[in-house]
Amino acid sequence: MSCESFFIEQLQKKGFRLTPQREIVLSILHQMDSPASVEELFAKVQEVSNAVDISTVYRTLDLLQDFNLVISIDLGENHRVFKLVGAEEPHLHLVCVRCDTVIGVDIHPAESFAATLMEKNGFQADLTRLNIPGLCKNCRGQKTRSITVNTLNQPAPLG
Amino acid sequence: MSCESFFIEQLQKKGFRLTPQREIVLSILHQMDSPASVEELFAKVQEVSNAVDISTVYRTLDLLQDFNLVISIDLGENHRVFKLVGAEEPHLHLVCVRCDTVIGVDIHPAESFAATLMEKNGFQADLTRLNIPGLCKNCRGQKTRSITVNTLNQPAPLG
DNA sequence: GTTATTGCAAATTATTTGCACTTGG
DNA sequence: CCAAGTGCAAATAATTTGCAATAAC
Repeated sequence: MSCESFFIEQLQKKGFRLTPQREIVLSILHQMDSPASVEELFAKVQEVSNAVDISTVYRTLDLLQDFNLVISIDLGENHRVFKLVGAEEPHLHLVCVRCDTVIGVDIHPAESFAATLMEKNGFQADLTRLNIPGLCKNCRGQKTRSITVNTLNQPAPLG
Repeated sequence: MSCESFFIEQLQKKGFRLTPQREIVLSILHQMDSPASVEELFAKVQEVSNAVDISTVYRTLDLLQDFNLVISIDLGENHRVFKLVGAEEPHLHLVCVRCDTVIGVDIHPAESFAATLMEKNGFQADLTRLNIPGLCKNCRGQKTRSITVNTLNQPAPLG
């Protein structure tokens, strides 16, 4: 079953409607090869039909998240991106703190770690929502760059 | 060395000043036994001196983050909390998606997982910034509760 | 036809900023 | 003293919402 037919099925099940706007948003999400911000998605949507409002994009993204067709990923403070996850195996996401690239990776290597958390802390980790901050291969390679704020210092000191 | 003396030392090193407002914010952070929102911190600060402005609280939190004395944790969309990390061993944080409780746990169990990510993806995970979503012991225990939005469905379907 | 959905504009919320005044070193 | 820091009020930015008009089913 395709994303689209699943979407339509879900809509019908809830008594919701299939509108052109919703179709456009879903098709745009299909086109993106990496997670995109609302702004980016909205821009693409408007290329198809400039009558579509950004509030409709927000509303559609909410709906798609409710259907588990889309996830959102927070890239620090003010940057949220959305990704169509349709048929994929659940992924966890590596988020580069320098370039904001998001890499989806297999969830299995995290499972023994999750098992440890359950054992030691009784905490049931939700790996499908797990975003791991760090440096991607590229950014790790780049030695320096002008850092202003973080010249500051080392890990955690004192008490 | 205490948090306070490290703070003072850092301030002097940068030519910044030790103000009563900054002292109050730091002392309030010390009092909190779990991560707190700006709103909560601001309320406590005002109990000490109601002349302190919320913008000063924001500015001080920024400063403390630059000094690595404080970290911020995002609890989904519109909820950010701050935690004094002073002398502590770096922790990773388990964030309950139901009750928003944050539990700091030892970072070591995550290290072999991080090693795998490096090996397989060339990704250098920053475990000190890692927040793991899931259900805490308590919330896992609670069988049901009224769920409206998430009645919706199962993991990820189709493609 | 009926009700969900939309576009629009206004509201909301969290955070940031400009600036004149205050104050720490 | 005088630059750093503050309070205040206004600006920003991202998201949400109320509502009358529109369109799916």
